[in-house]
Amino acid sequence: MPTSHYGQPRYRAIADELRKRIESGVVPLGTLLPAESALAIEFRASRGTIRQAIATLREIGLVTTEHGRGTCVNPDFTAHIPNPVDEKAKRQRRVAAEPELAALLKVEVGATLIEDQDVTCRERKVEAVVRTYRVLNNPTGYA
Amino acid sequence: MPTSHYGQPRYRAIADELRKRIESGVVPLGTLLPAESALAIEFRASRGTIRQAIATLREIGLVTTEHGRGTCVNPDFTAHIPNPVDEKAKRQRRVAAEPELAALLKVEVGATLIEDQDVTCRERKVEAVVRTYRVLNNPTGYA
DNA sequence: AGAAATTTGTCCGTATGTATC
DNA sequence: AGATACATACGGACAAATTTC
Repeated sequence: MPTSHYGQPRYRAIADELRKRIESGVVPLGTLLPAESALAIEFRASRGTIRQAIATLREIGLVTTEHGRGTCVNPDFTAHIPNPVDEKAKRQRRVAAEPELAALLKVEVGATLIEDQDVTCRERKVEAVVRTYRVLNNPTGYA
Repeated sequence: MPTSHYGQPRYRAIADELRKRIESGVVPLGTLLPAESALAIEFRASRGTIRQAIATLREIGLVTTEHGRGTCVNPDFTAHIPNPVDEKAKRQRRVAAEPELAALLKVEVGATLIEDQDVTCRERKVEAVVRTYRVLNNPTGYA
């Protein structure tokens, strides 16, 4: 039964409940959460929904998950600081074509180019910065 | 915002983007694509849409999907014949981190970064130049 | 050292309800 | 009205890492 989710989706309610248990000490720091399959039975939800709930806890750094082992309550849990760096990093600007870019894109040196900047993250850390240069004409590149 | 696909459906645009990444070598042959759920987050699309995009790539034999494992870029994919422009453009070099990159990657200004350059082509024309910056990491992984 | 059990990761197919073009 | 897309949810299966016996 996919239950109509009018107010709050189930995975969020489950995530809240798990967070409460951690913060209240029912599940001590540094210990493993019950297995996904066990939680699925307890909450009468599918494993996918449980995983979604746990994913939200992982995003705020409350737990860490290891393949084949389990989901561990982060012992370093003090205050989670969501990282706004992703949003800041994402931006678009116009730059003048330097010789190499100009040659590749077949425009004159100094022509206006669109530079899109994005970052790829891993484990909430910036892993790489990607800059894409296009001719001002067609942003999507789709003809 | 459930859609604003001008002209082309979302799943096709995503398929095009993935194909570009494969053809430009951002996703090497023989490696796994990010999980459907990861792509869903990156493209801000639902899993269903991602699956639809991947399905089109599978139809043209660009990738193969294995149940429980992932979607693999077909190593036998030979349709991609790099033209001379690609070869010239593709290169790697080391650059000094300018302030913005340094801040994002959390290194000191002037630190050595790896810059990979690639081009994406369409109809034998260079469409965009992509530059990826990574920290020069040591092989052992230890500090 | 090796087999079995446990657990997470991923994919498959399907379904419901809503919203937009 | 139909096509597209979104978010949510289910259940089942296989793959891979880890732990236990």
